[in-house]
Amino acid sequence: MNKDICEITVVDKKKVKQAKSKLVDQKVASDLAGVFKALSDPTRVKIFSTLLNGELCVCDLAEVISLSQSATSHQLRLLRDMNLVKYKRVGKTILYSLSDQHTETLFNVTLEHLKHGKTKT
Amino acid sequence: MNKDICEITVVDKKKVKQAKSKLVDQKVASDLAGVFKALSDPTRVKIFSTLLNGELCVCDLAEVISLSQSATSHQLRLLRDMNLVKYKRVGKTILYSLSDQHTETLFNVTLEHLKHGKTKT
DNA sequence: AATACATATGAGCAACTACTCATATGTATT
DNA sequence: AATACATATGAGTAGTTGCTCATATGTATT
Repeated sequence: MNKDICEITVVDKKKVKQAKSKLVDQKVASDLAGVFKALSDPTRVKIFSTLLNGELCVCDLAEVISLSQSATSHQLRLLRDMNLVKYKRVGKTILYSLSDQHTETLFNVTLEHLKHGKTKT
Repeated sequence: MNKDICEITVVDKKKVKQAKSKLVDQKVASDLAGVFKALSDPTRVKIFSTLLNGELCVCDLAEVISLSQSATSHQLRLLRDMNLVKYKRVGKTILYSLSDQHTETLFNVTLEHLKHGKTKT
């Protein structure tokens, strides 16, 4: 619909055409963004990194990261919806743990990057 | 300040204490979140993945991802601020390219994850 | 130097996020 | 079954995000 966005002033038509053919499709872009979005918030990073060291119930988790029970629960719901954490009931409490081995790797790789000084060229 | 958040109902004090001692500090959590945030939006994913295949000027980039020049420029500014892209002037145009080898790896690792079916346990 | 072109930027706005507060749900204990 | 405890959830809200529109800036061409 918006074919005239910038077409008039395209600089290198060949490059553009080629790049367009390689462009990730919308779904892939959204899925990728979704994975990154899951860890795009400091609170969720804290939750995630805490769970790296083992399962915890909501209340203990809240205490560890100094967040209210409600806020913690809300964030856990998000992480659950994103399939990053799983949970099981044990007596009165519910224990949360990481569900996604992939994301663990991702997280650790990124952490390593930060440690070694990021944004070098 | 908020010591009473959940302390009354802590389930496993030992676990909590240990987890607290291991908790990433605020700065690290924020930095990590920042890296992920950079790629937490489909538009930026598209820009990033397009630049993986080589540098492009703003206008061509806009055309490739079907976004307005202005919006593209705004997002590039964000990516610049996050040190994910760099740019150089060539005549009238400004060529953008990826600046961060780390993030490239991160991106590709995540893409691989998606391809192989994510969220397996 | 005047014009055209490529990019950047500020204001404004609708949609979304991450929290709080109040309350619902669901399990264990008595 | 009644109460207490652990967690979940809905509504409300301040802050953020990603776009558009208008315009500024800065380089090349004439």
